[in-house]
Amino acid sequence: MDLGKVFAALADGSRRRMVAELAADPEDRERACGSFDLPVKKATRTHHFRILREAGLVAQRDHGNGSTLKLLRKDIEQHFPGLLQLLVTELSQPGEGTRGMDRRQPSAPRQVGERTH
Amino acid sequence: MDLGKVFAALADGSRRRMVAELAADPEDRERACGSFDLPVKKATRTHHFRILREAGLVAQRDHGNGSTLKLLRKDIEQHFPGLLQLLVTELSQPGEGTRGMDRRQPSAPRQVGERTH
DNA sequence: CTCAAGGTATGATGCAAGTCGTACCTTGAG
DNA sequence: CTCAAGGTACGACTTGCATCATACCTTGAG
Repeated sequence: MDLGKVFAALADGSRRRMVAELAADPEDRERACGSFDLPVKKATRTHHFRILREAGLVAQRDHGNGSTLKLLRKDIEQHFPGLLQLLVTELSQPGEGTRGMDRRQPSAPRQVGERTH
Repeated sequence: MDLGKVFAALADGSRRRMVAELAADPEDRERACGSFDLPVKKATRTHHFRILREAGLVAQRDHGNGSTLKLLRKDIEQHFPGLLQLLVTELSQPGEGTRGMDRRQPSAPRQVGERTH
């Protein structure tokens, strides 16, 4: 399991949201790909599905007429214990960063040794 | 603490390595910024420092003649229990993805419902 | 003081990622 | 069969990121 891919996959808000919604179901049911209401078009969703698959976070099953996502909870919990809980928490919080993307705008808080004096 | 920023910060191999090396020291000593032997130039390192600071992963102290990084272990462990251990583990593994960047090259393994038949 | 060392700021550059439109494929519904 | 629904593939576009070169700043060493 490639840490770089996993982190890169979860750096995107839409993907983080999908994983979080999947993780929020304790029964780990498969979920229709179309049931995620993301603010992106079909083609973009397909793109996100791929990223999540390649990161090893979800499995996708093709039903011809539609497909489903299944969270690979076991693998994830094994390698990243606590990670899914983190995403679920973010999902249920009032923060604005949950739904939209994260076009990180400039802001450079200096932690300790302030130099901007 | 913004999940998006944290994941984005750790998606890069150089930054992941720095955090991992810091985390590998159980005493949490500050470490000279220049002591990381990354395959990048000075300006790029500075860029990475900034990303790590803005993600809330490290604090940087300016000594004028040089500066030091300090891992914000408490914050990280509080929000992401087990995360640092993960990075340390990756650091000490033989995998090639540890040092170099992660220019994720194409590869699309289909998990369950194979469609490429 | 003078200077080298270590970081930063700024701008440029190349590439990857997120987004979309369009065309196409597959299957269930009618 | 015909068609709409749901995904994918492909290409295009835009933005952001990682990288570097260069110039500048700050401080400790001499």
